Amino acid sequence: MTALAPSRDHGRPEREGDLPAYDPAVVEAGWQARWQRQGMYDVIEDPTRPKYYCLDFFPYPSGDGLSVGHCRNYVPTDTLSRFLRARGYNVLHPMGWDAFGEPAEQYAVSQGVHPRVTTDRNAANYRRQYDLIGISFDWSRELDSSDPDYYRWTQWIFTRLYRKGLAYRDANWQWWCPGCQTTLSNQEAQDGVCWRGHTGLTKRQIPAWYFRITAYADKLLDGLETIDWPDRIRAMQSNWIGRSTGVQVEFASESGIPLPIFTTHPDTLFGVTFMVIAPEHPSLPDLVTDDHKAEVEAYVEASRKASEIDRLATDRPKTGVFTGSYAINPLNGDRVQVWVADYVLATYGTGIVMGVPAHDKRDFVFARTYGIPIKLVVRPLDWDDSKTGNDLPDAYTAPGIMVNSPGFDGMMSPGDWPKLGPNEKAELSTRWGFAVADMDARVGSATDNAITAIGDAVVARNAGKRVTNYRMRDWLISRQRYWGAPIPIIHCDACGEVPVPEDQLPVELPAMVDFMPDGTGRSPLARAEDWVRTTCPTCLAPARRETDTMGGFACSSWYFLRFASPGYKEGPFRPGDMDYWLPVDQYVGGAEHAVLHLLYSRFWTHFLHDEGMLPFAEPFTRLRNQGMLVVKTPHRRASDENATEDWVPITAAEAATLGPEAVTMRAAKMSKSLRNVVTPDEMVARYGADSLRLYELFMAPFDQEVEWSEEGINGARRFLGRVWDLVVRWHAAHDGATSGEPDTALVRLQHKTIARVTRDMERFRFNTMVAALMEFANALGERMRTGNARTGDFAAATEALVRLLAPTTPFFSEALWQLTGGFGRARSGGITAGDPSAPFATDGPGSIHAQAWPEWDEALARDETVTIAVQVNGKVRDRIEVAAGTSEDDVRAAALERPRVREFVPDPEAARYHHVADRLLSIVVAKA
RNA sequence: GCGGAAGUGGUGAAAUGGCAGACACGCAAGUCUUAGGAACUUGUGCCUUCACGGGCGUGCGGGUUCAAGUCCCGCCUUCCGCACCA
Repeated sequence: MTALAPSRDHGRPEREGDLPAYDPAVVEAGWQARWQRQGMYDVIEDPTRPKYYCLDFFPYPSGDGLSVGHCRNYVPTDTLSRFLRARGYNVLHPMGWDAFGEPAEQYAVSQGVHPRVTTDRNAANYRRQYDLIGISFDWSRELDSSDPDYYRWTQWIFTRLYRKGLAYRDANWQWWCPGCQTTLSNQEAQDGVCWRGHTGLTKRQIPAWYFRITAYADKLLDGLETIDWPDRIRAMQSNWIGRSTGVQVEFASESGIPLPIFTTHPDTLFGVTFMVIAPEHPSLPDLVTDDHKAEVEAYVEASRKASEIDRLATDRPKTGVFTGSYAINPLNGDRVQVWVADYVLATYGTGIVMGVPAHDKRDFVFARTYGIPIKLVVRPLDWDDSKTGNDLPDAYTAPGIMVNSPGFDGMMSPGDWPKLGPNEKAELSTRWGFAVADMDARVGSATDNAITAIGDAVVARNAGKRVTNYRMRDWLISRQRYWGAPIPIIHCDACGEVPVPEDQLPVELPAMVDFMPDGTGRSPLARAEDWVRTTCPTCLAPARRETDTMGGFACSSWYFLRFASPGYKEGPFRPGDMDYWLPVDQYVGGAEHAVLHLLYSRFWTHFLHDEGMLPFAEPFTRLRNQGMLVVKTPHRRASDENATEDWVPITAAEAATLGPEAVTMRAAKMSKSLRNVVTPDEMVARYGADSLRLYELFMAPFDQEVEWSEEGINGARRFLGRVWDLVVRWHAAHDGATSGEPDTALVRLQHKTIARVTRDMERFRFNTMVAALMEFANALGERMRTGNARTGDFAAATEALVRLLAPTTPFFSEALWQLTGGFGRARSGGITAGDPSAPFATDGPGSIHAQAWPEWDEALARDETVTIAVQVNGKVRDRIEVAAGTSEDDVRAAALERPRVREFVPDPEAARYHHVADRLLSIVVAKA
């Protein structure tokens, strides 16, 4: 062993003994093809084994290919899949293409080629990259959402939704993206900007198809409690659904026009001094009196023209005009003005609100602007009764006592009390002289809490009812674009809308040379006249096909089901496959789909569950989001004063023209336009796929944003080089004989490491898993250096290391496994795959990826001696070595024999002791 | 404004209430080299000390505890999502 000098150089063949140096290019060639040809990752149902469904988000195959940022998704899930296979699970780990949709179509247009061609080309490139970095997908289940065999079933599910009244057509105002030339859903219209990054959304009144996702609001909200998802995503979905309970109160105009309002604060009903109706509300024209007609029409027209971005700004001055009508408060008969104002949303609640300026911030501002009276109904406890509501400096929203509300005066209005923290509650109670517990009791009381009491009174007097409202709107699915699944509906003059019968599906997308939108808001499909012309399935009369297509989010709302039954002809999926494979055990992707794909998929799955087609309602049992990978990028100061950011990222080329003082380096997201993308292709060429994988896992906690570092990946490469040399040198020197001496410390570390790696893998702690492997390898390296590598325990530990590394570094581990003949189990082989189509040799060790995961023994992992820290008054003063499990009395005695300890403990009898077995002894002595 | 997450060395980060900084990156010194942007060895939180040692340290301020990065209360800061939702 000592005859072997430390390796000196990588990539040079002149080392002694012709030991192969670690060369990723040699090591990685051919294995992937060999694993795949032998179907090692193709799975079939096997009731004798537990299943595990490990799924990545469905990618749209972009023309840019994968970056190392994408690898932060795929490397951990692949490592987990390989780990679980070794642990005996039947692992479904599939991949496919979210190929329909505007991005694919836009890219095809930019290349001047049909999207079918670019989609296939891009998918092939993605697959090449996945193979390059060693991802173990079951490609026999590959899917493409733009394949008629797939979208046939997307359309089939659409017709099922339609028959249940959950798909409908509506000609209301829709979000319209001039860049994409199509309508968008609310979720895709973010801050008045299209989610694809175009600017300046407008609204257009054209017919569009919707899914009635609001019918599932309660189920989608309640289901969040049952799934293991990040708090952030669950909170976002919960906020998006926005359930809010209150009462609907039936106000009416003097002329009898109903003016229902929704409020969560019925306690302030006696404080109503005006009403406001949204400009788009259908009842508005009936309310406007002749002398206010011109003014109101001008206001409505102006608010329609205001850009959507302006209308979304919350700090905008509140404007409105009087309609000339008056409303009657059903509780007290008060006669109040009805105004029209665009701070009221037509699409939430009833589109009409009551104005309570004394106790609502928005209403306060509005009333002050237009000189509307302010009536106090919740009296602050330090209120000066010589003042009136008009003297309020701001809306009063804190708790108080009801006044000016006949029948309810003296009750408690909780205001924002339930939201206050303990300290704020205590502060209020000190200031106003009540006990926090009393207040909590009054707020919880049905008779003393005015929200409850007045709510009850509204119902009892037949003036309204309790209702629940949701912020979530229905899901607009229509796209006036070519590259999508056609909506399977036929319009017949006699029968109206008729869903295409199941046996006539799919409605195939017609071949079109020119599929660009023409700017009219009509789908390009409308120009395919032969395709549009059809017969009504019901009455056989001439009829026309629906020409809108479905947005891509429809296609991706069920793909995870199809992976379990690829190619199934009798339905979207085979029931038995659902029982075995679904739901998805582990789902991984970026956080940007929180209220898009992740909400839509849940909706479709709940629906299919209600249809009796699925034995589960929640599709994704456990969800994790990988952290973003950012990269140092030059930034210049923002020139636009309206910009929200001070610094904007630029290309290196632009930075060079600006000079160093105008440029600063900051982290930015990788993007093609900034030319700061790091690709797996370059990293594999320079460091190898295994180093890339190892570094992706090690760089930071899985879910945390982190900056790309090329020094970091080089460190991973160095680590693998050291392990390589270790194994290769051990193997070269190993003649089957061992020194026979035990190395119990190494055995202990081996068992500890297996336990740590296993637990970290299960908990998604890939960074600490790698750290554990490094510590283990360092211990082996130490023994190699000190000539202590001849023991049988060393051989076992080295084998364990290579097997523990296998899920993380599949090529590297396979090569070492083959080289050592599976650590002496079989004939030793070379480190390359040889002919990728040849099966593993029958006299060889087989693939390492078919081996079982190493076992550990808690007894062997346990320390024999432990170091006890001895604290005196909280400070560590000494450490003592004792046998594990030593009793407190013995530890105490041992500690008190130490001079360092006695120095601080003059009187052991007077001290107090706290003992934590095998860890620490804390001695407390009274201060002098 | 509402909701969520997070603040630990020069950097990425570890740490079932029990010895803060594991494991790396970087840096420094050294070894080997014709050479080093290679490899290997040693060191590396801050202050203090020739040294042994001592003191201080997990955003800030309180609290609970023998013991707090971790639990409780209140602030501050950053990031993310939603935002006139009545």
